[in-house]
Amino acid sequence: MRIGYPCINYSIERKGTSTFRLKSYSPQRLIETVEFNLVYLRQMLEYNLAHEIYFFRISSGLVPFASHPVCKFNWQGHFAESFAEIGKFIKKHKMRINMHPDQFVLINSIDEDVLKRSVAELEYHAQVLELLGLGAAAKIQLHVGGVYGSRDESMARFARRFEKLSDAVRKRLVIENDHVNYGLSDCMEVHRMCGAVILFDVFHHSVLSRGETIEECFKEFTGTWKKADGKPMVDYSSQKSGARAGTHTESIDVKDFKRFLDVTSRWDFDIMLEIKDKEASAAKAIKAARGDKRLFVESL
DNA sequence: TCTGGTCAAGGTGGT
DNA sequence: ACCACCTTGACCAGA
Repeated sequence: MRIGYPCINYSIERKGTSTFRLKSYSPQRLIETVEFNLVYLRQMLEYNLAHEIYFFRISSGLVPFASHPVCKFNWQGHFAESFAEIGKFIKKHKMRINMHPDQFVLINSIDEDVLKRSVAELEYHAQVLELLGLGAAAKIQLHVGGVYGSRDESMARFARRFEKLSDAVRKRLVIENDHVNYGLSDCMEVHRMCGAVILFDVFHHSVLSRGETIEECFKEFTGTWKKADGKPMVDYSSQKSGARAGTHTESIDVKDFKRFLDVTSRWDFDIMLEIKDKEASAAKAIKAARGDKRLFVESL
């Protein structure tokens, strides 16, 4: 079991800028920004190693506008060596990586242009992972998408589109239950249609479900992961008290987390903490899991 | 130097 | 048809 956090580390002081506006695009600007982002990524990974954090989500903003028509620069070639070096570090320390494209990536969209842009964006994500030298266990997580007036048709459309994706994308793409449209049971149905692996979001499940227990969910979704996919991945967060249902907490609820570890003790998996204070909660979670037989077995 | 309006991209639901 | 909301950081123009 690995425990991690997404994209940003607040303990590391950053000097520079991580993105820019479309208006300011130039190859030079892109080079400067990606150089900065790769240095920052490396710093975060080193921080993670020092703090026993072996799971990390790389920001989709690593290469700004990579899938936009404005970007004609061969960043893949230009930064190949830097990516490979970072990838070596990741593999050396048996770290787990994933990525999560933004909300406008929808492969079940009824708009062909949205589909085209989404596929381009997914290709970009796969390229990043390829350049790092990471295989099918480095996942790209996506929601099923919109409803467009018919859930059944939209799930079937997802499955059809999934099957047409390139190998590089398809072998890494996993679907995550959301908290509005498609719960775990829907994802399982999509899985039966096209074989897509399922990442379980515990918090979304607490907002949208058919009342299945966590154990029942684990029995189901862990079965969609094959050996080449690596350990199952789980997104974990909890409700911010007093806020509207679905609002992520500021900092981890350690009691709730311990209960979760207890309930899932029969399974080994990697946990991504989708919590606002990032590495601070990761530290608390690792402390809470200390002594759990599953923790860090791969790094011993 | 500071601040707040704004930023590529979509979908949903209320009016 | 139109608009707020989702959710979030940080760019960058203007003060």
